[in-house]
Amino acid sequence: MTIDPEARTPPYLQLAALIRQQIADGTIPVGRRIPSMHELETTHGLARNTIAKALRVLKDEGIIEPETGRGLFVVRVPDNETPADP
Amino acid sequence: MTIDPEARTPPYLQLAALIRQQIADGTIPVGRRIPSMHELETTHGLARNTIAKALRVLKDEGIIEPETGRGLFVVRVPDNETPADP
DNA sequence: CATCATTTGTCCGTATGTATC
DNA sequence: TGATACATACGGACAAATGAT
Repeated sequence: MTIDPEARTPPYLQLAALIRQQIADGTIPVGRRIPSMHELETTHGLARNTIAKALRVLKDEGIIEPETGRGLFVVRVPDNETPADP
Repeated sequence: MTIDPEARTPPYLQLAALIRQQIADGTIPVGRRIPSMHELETTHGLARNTIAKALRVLKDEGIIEPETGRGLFVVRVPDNETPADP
């Protein structure tokens, strides 16, 4: 899955959803580190602040926990990974 | 003092006047940092560009000076803090 | 102990697109 | 039409913590 800058949902929310689902389906297990902001920048072609904004969403959801100088770690599996469009 | 979106003077000028006076009355002394744009955003409920516009005014007046990656610093006390509506 | 690379977080400045008055 | 404001995004730079050397 890739980020589409033209989509209605902004890239930072697309990225948040993407990571959220990778955690939900076990691609990134609890306790492990997710890719660094720099890695996310280059692999998705987004600016630093955009990455930070996406991670802020996941952090506010209590899914990831940042540790300065170490990385971002998964602390919980999301409750509703895909709200499913009704 | 708060920003009133309904007032005749636009919010960006209200904010500029507010900060200008805080510097004038010593609330924010010369040499110190003023609240970051992000802080101003959240505390006043204004958008990024509106904050930037207000700070642009103060910068043009030579009251504040930006330092990249660090913040905005007070460099001078305004001459006429309250121009008094005629 | 010092130095450096890595990592997260934050900072300002600016640009684009949209909406309102 | 123009001024204003919002949401989003990008870019370059600074700061502090961490870990390896």
